[in-house]
Formats: sequence, structure tokens, C-alpha cells
Amino acid sequence: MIENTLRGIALFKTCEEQFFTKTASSANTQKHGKGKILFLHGDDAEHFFYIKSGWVKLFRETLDGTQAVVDIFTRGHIFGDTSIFEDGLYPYSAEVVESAEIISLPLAPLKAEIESNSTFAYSMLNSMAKYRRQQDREIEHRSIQNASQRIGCFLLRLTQQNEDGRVQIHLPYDKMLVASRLGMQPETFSRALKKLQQETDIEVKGATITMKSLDNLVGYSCAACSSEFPCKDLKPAAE
Amino acid sequence: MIENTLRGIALFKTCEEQFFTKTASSANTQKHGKGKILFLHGDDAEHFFYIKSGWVKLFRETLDGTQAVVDIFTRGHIFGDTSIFEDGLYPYSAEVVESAEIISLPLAPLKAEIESNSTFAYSMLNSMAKYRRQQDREIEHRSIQNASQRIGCFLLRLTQQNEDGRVQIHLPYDKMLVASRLGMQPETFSRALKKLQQETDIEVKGATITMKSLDNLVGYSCAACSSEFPCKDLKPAAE
DNA sequence: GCGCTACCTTGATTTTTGTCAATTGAGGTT
DNA sequence: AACCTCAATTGACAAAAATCAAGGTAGCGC
Repeated sequence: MIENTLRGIALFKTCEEQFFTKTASSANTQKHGKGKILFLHGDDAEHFFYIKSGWVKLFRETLDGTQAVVDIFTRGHIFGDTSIFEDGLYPYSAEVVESAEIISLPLAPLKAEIESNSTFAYSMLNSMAKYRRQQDREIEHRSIQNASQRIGCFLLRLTQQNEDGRVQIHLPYDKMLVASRLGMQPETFSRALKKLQQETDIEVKGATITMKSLDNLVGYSCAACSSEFPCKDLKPAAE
Repeated sequence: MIENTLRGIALFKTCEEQFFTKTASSANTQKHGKGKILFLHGDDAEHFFYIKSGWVKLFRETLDGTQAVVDIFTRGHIFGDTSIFEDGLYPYSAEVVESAEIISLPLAPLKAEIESNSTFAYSMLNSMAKYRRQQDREIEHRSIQNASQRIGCFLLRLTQQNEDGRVQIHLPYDKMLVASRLGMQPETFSRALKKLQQETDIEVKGATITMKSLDNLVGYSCAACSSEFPCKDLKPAAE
């Protein structure tokens, strides 16, 4: 059951047989409701996680409780794995933000596989490098894009390139969360989204956003980005 | 000559013999003055680089010429290596910002070593994970720290923990560059540094900053950070 | 339905940062 | 020394975002 899921994950394509059996033997799938804390920053890390469905927020907090969202992941993403390289402690906290089905997997076999299977280690490096570029982009955008442009970019990255006619996007989680994901206050988000509506041709109705084509949005947001649309990292992802 | 330098690099500790000989055979050391462009974003990547001394800025630009500084590295750092995972293209541009001595190294043996030596691949993953945490911190700071706090943090990260009496810090490159590294305008930097002077006990004289102890600075900046001082990633770096 | 509890929006205001322009200052060259 | 260049600072102002406060709205349980 779980073993089959694992075999289907692109990242694990090059793993040895024993990795799947060992990992699956102490893995388990669980459904979690919104608000469930999976682990806290600094906890001893025994497991890493694979998201089958739903959304998970990774975050860190300062002493006075201010929260910084590291990232928000969904189906197909792995998290908690880098604790291997962090003295076995989770480098962030994780909270379910939209009801999720999550597979919990032991770290030990993962570490063993990295250490023994260099092809797999290469895959890990590849996915790590991809993520690194995403973070570079994030930092870049925070310094050269304004709030509306960042929202525009966020929306563009939500559209799968399946579109033909009218484009429709559905925000995958609360607007408050989108705001924190983009590093702005909810009020700023609300106003910036309104401004984006005026400056482009998008129509916002609750969490649903529609538009004739992506062109206007691309012109508005991607002008203030060092990459071209469509973003390379969104493509099929050559594993 | 170069081979010995390579053997001394912590990251390469676990590399095979042939890696050193192959790499060194088509490596070369060069001195570059301030302003020298080493490669441009999108160039075909044949080499990666090791900094023996000086400072190098990695950056990306939008079509209209706005520049975003990805990072600024010095002695002991490697860059250009991730192009292995980016279709063989450099994911950013690189410019010498303080006269530097740089070793240029072929990418092919590095890639081969990653693919064949899983212990080394593990080291690479480890260093990549470390860098990832640094970027997480960077993103965090841009959303929850103000300009003065970011400068304070930057200064703290420049101090080696060798201090006993009075602490003295020397800015390693232009203030304009520090500003861009911290994602702010030079004018903002200038004012924020002045404010930092008023709020803590630092004394600024040109590029030299002194203070009785780090305490005030730590209290001022690290209060708005999810990590504790001293930052773990600055420690000896267990390779 | 009613009331409760978020989420979301809107307005007014303050804070922070960016922009534009002018001046000062330091280092290097001739 | 006089000159030049460019970094750095400062002031005045504009823009962007955060903050504070008040409503509005949608979903949910009773």
C-alpha cells in the first residue's frame, strides 16, 4: 500500500529495494485536520513526511511569538528530510493548514540510502538545488517586487499550463495565509489584490480568480523578475 | 600547488584520488580586480569556482536592469557548482567586488565524483542543506526585521567569536554593497546605521565599527529572529 | 433562525522605506 | 595642491506597507 506510493515518487525512482521495504515497514499514513501541529522547531527528528493531499505550512517563531512562514507545501512534497543535516532536529515547525493526508516515514533508511546510493544522493542534490533556486527567487522578489506584483506571481505559479480558454484560479488556502506566505500583512494583501484587479484584467470573487488570459498578469508581475515566464521550475520537473 | 589547496578544502575531504588529479589538471588560479565579471546568468557553465581571497557578488537582473543580489561570498566559498543541476547554465551572474584570487575548476570531475562517491554526495548535500537554512533565515529577516535590525544581524555575523575585550568589526566591502546585500537602498542603509548607533552602543567610523560588547547588538537584532545567538551556522562548520 | 467565530475588507493614521537632489568626503591621479 | 571620481550622507518629499480600529460577511453549531 504505502510501499506502492513510495515507489511512485519521482525522487525515489533510483532507490534500492531495501529502502522501500525498510521505509514502508515503519511508515504510516494519517489524516489530519486543519490546525494540527506535526512537529515543532527543535524537536528531535525521527521522521520525515510526504504529503498525499492537503496543505502544510512550515514556519519559525521568534521569542515574542512573531511568526515567519518558511514555505507552504502540498501534494507530492516532502518535508522534514533536511533534519538529517541539522543535528537531527527539525529546523522549523510544521502545521496542517488544509486537511491533509500525510505519510510519516522513518529518517534512518533515508539517510542510509543517501550514504550508500550515490545515484539517489544525486537526485536529492538535484531537488535541493531546485529548491534553492526557488528561494533565491523568493528573496529577489521581496526586494524588487511590490505587494501586487508578488501576488500576481503567486497566482501565475498556481496555474497549471493546461489552460486554453478562460483562466480560472482557486486560492488553495486562506487569504491570510497567502499573505503570510508572501511576507505581507492581511490588510496589505487585501488592498494589493484590489489594486491588481484594477491594473490587470483579473476578476476576484472570494477565493476564485478568473481572467481572459495570463498575458496581462505576466506583463504586470514578470516584468519585475529576473526569470521569464513560464518559470522553469514549474515545468514537468525532470525528477 | 592547486591540488594541495583542493585537498585542504573541507568539502572535498572525502573525494577520491582521481578527483584531485583530474580537477587540478585543468584548473587555474587567477587574480581579478574589482568589477571583473566572472560569468553571466545563462552562460554555459564549464567551471565552478573557489575563492582563495577577496569577495564575489552573485546577482540576477531583470530586463529593465534592476539588480538583485543573491549573495556575497569570500574566502573558502564555492560558487557556480549548482549549475550542474540547472541544465548546465549558470543560474546567476558573478562579479568580483573586492580584488580576489579565484581558482577556476572544471565541472565535469565534480559531477562525476558526486555520481560515483556517495560519501562525497552526502557532504555536498550537507553543505547545500546548510545554505538552505541560511536562505530561510534571510527570507525570515526580510519579513520580520527592519533595516537597522538587519544591519545589526549582518554585523554580528561578521564577528568571529574570538573577541574578549572591545569588539571591532570592519565592513568587508562598500556600504552600497552591504545595502544591496541586505535588500535596501544605500540611503536607507545610511540612516538605519545611524539609528542603530543611537539605539545600541556601537561606534561607527567609516568602515570600522567598535563596541564594548556584543550584548546590546544581540539584544537589538536577535530579538527579531527565530534563532538564538550565536547563530549555529557560523560555528566551526563540522564540514 | 440566532449567535458565534473566524476571515476578510475598509478607512484613518503612522511608520518605514524609497526616490530625487544636493552636498560632503575620501582616495587616487596628474 | 588641485582635480576628479565615486562613495556616503543628508534633507525634503513620495510611496509603500504596517498598524489600529471598525464593520461586514460567511460558515458553523446550537
